[in-house]
Amino acid sequence: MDIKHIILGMIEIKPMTGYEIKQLFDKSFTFFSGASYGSIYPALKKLEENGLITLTLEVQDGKPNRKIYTIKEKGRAVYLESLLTPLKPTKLKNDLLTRLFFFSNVPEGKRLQLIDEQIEMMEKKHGFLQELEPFVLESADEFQLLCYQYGIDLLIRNIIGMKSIKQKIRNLPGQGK
Amino acid sequence: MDIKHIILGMIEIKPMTGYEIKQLFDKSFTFFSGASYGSIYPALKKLEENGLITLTLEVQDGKPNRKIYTIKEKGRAVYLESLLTPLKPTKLKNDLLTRLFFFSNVPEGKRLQLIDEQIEMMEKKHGFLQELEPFVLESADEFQLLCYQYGIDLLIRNIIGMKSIKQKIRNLPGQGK
DNA sequence: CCGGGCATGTAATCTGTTACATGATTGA
DNA sequence: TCAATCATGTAACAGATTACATGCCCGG
Repeated sequence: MDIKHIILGMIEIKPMTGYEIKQLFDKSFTFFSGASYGSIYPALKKLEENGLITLTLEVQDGKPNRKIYTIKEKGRAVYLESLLTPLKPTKLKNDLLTRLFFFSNVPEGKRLQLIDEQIEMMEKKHGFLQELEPFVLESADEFQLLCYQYGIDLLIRNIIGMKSIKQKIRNLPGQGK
Repeated sequence: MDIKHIILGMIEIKPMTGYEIKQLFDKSFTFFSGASYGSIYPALKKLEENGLITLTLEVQDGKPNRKIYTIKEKGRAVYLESLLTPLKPTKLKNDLLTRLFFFSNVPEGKRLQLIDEQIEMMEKKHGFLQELEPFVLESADEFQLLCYQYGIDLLIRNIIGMKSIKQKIRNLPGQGK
C-alpha cells in the first residue's frame, strides 16, 4: 500500500486536512508506517488532480485556512480495489540488528551502552503508545484495535528480546562488569 | 548504518566481490536489511574512489573476472567510527498491519485469505532461515549468532501473533465460517 | 519574548529498486 | 534446450526526507 492508497483510506473514514492526516500517521500508524508533510501534500495534490478526492476550503480567522479533503466515488473505487491486491513481503530495516552483527568491532565499553540506549527508546515508545490508549479505544474499530494490540505486543517482545541479548552479552567472557 | 558502512564491515571480515556481498546480504542480513546490485556496485565504486577500499582483479577463464575488494586503513577508520554513532529509531513499514487497519473495507471473504497468505509467507521464510543454520553456525561469531537467534525468535512471535489475530477475526460476529 | 501548535507548501537531495545489457558455463 | 549460477554494471524511475518559507495565536 503506497501513501496515496493510505490517504484515500484515511479520508474515507472521515474528511480530513493534510495536517490531520499527518497526525493520524503519527498516532495510529506509528507501528507500521509513517509520512512527512513533504510526501503528504504532494500526494493530496495529485489525488485531487486525478479526480479521486475534492477539497473544501474552510476559512478560519486567527488560524490558517484549512483544506478539507473528501473522497469521491472514483477515489473510493480505487481505494477498495487497492485493498484486494496481494501484499508484498515486508522489507525490514533494523539498524540495531545491523549494528549487532558488527558488534565484535564495537569497543567493549560501548556495547552495553548502545543496547541500553535502545531499550530506553523502546520503553519510551511503549509509554507513548500506552498514553494513546484512550484515543484508540474511542476511535478505533475492531481491526484497528487489533493493530494497536498487536503493535504493543510486538514492542514488548522486542524489549524482552533485547534485554535477553543484553544479559547474554554481559555474560560473554572478557566483558567488563 | 547506511549501505557503505555495511559494505565496509563486510569486507572487513574478509575481502569480497560485489557478488559475494550481495549473497551475504541475502543470507545473513535477511532479518534486518537488504540491498540490490543497483546499490551495491555504485557504493563499491564510490568507496574505491574515496580511497577506503582497493580492488584486485582476479582473471578467471570460463567465468567472468572478479573484482575483489579489500579494506584500506582509511576505510577501517571510517568504519570503526561509524559503529560509535547513536542509532536512529527504526523506521517501520509493515504492509500487513496497514492493510489490517483498513480491514473493515476488505470484503469478508477476503480477510482470512490475506492473513493466511501472510502466515504462509512467514512460515516459508522461517523454513529458509532454518536451512541457513549450518551456514550460520560455521561462519558467525557470537554476536552474529545472537542476530540470527533473535531474528528467528521475532519471526516466530510474528507468526504466533498473526495466528492469534486470525482466530480473533474468525470469531468476529458476521464472519463466514 | 519565545516556543509550540495550527496549517500549507516547495525544492533539493538522498537512497534505493527495477529493468536492462552482456556473456560464458553447467546441469537437468 | 532451457534455466540457473557466476559476475559486472548502468539508466530510468520511484519514493521519501530534510530544510526551508510563511504567518498568526496562545500560554508561560
